[in-house]
Amino acid sequence: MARVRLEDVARHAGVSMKTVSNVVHDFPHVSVRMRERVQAAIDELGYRPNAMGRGLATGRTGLLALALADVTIPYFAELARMVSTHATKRGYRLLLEQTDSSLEEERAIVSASEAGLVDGVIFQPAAMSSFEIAKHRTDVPIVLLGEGPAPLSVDHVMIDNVEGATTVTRHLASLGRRRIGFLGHEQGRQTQTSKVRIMGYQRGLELEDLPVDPALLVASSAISAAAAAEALGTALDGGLSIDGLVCRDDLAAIGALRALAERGISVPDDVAVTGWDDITMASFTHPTLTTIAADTTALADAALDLLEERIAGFEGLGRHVMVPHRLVVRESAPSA
Amino acid sequence: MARVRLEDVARHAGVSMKTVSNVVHDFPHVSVRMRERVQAAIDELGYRPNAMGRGLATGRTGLLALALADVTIPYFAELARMVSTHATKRGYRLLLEQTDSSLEEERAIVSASEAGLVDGVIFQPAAMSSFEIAKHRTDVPIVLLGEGPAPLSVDHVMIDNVEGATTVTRHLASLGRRRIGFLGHEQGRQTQTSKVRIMGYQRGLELEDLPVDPALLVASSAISAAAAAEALGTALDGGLSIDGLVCRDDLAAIGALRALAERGISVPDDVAVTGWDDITMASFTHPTLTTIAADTTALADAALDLLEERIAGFEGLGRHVMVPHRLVVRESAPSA
DNA sequence: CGCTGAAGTTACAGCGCTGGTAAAACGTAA
DNA sequence: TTACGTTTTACCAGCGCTGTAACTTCAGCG
Repeated sequence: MARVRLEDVARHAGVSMKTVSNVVHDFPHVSVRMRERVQAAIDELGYRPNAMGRGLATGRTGLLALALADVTIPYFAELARMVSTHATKRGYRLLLEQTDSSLEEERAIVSASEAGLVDGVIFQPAAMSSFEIAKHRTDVPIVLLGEGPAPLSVDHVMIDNVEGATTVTRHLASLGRRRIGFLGHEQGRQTQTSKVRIMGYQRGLELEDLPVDPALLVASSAISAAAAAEALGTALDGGLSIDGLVCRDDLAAIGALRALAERGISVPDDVAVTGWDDITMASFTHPTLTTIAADTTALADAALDLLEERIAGFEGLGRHVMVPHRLVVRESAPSA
Repeated sequence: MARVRLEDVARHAGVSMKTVSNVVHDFPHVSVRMRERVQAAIDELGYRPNAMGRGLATGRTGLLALALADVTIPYFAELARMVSTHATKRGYRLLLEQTDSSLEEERAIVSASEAGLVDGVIFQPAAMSSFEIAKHRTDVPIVLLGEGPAPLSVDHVMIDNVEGATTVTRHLASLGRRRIGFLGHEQGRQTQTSKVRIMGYQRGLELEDLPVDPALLVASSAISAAAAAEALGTALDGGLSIDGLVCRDDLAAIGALRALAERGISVPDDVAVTGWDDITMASFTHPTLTTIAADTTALADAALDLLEERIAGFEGLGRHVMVPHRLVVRESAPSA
């Protein structure tokens, strides 16, 4: 059961280490007879190449890091799934790093104290600005996921949040809603995601000639259904009057549904509600959620494309890729 | 911006490589002056230790693999979060491997073709039997998560599924329900999880002197709310009559709520429903879900404890750790 | 029948780091 | 001042693998 090394196989087969290495990697220029002989030795000894040794010699590890706030947030779980699946298909394995949206953790991601462990990083920042990120890391290829303005030097994959938020807001307006609120952005320092979605929400209101009223913005203490439910509940109890509600994400929308239901407010009759992300659960809420669905497959693919090019040596300016999204209409804000 | 190696730092500081290494690792027997001098050189040059080099020299990588079916399944996302958080706290980083419950992928996990990449593996199998797993891997420490009978040779952390299922079943019985169904196990080959929960469900029925009727078992084509909703819908439309429903997991329960709502069947009045896992969403369904909550923190901790002991060299028989769970009563099956 | 070049194979020098151990420097007591 | 014990530092041999370049073999051709 002792560890078998390349050298052991080579000796056993009576060939050089390099030849064994060539067989393991299916390199050309190895005769069939030789290949068979070596393969037999490999099988017989149960040889398994050592990743560290290879990594040290090649400078590659086949590992990518995916850094995000929290995998239990459904959107991030779906993102992780997509990235993991596609990365595997491309021959990479995925290291999961959770930052909990903390500035400290995010800085740790970017200025990793270990070098050489991962070939590249896919990072969805929440607290750090893209500009700060751009300043730090230069040794490991990195692709940013997100929404905000991004520096020219860093690759970036995003969906057009302003446009998406404008779309849902106008959808609500098309249903005749006049007092449309926004729920779920952070109290205090906001993530870029929240900022741009609010921006789109306001643009939607303006395009529909509806008043932009700060009182209609309901912040939440956390990105969770519970926090959103509590925030909206408090606002409603405090006299907030709305007939439409754009939520920062599906989680907030789910919280909203609960807060509204508890107060006997009917969705969508009294208040039409929209979410964002189209998480699996959006089809199972009561009522089901109208929401914005990003093409996460395209997103994962685009991010990996950019990253692989960087790993392959591309050194140009940051590329910015926009991934498509679409409005999914369900019961919580049906078509007009 | 060229790569800085240990040797560069050593030369820059005018000391030996080993001394720099000692400083990096905070080893004793380094005078304060020397430490300062070396640290200055490190900072000045922006040195970052290379993980591969270290890994090759020490035989450790500081990486653990977590293998599970699919991170988008909420329970697994919560598991991944817990394991990742606790692993980080212990100085490890986490490699995420998704198997999609496929036998092939699971075999790949166990007989990993690469050696030396991870220090240990935490694996929640779905398709492979623990016994098959036990036969395979002997070179890398592994801890199994799950429910089934496990071979003596492998470490195993589980919750008592039979007991949990018995508890929910009896809870429904205590509400006066007589025709209690079970929803959500796989059609055809079942996972251990499903098997033991059905076992507990049957024991619960027996203890309450209720008939065990195979017609009350509704299998689902997948572990998802959608599949469960469809399965239950079909069964109901086919004449299934129940007044209580034990679901394999919260996802199945969420599907059940939808199928029942669509048919105008009231929960809990007409049918009381229970889930399993206490995912975040269980507090936000309509009605909220009565469910079994496992102590995932304890689970992650126990798994890491066992793994670290193995990594440290423990070679004894497999340990089997049982982690606590409790019944969380909510609206879908309230207290009597 | 020797020569050329392609195909197949090997030798060897690292990739960056650490563990063990030898050597040096230092401090103390006689 | 010398001998001796202790602390601190330096040296060296790998960890397992791959890239480069050099070598061998052999078919094909003049």
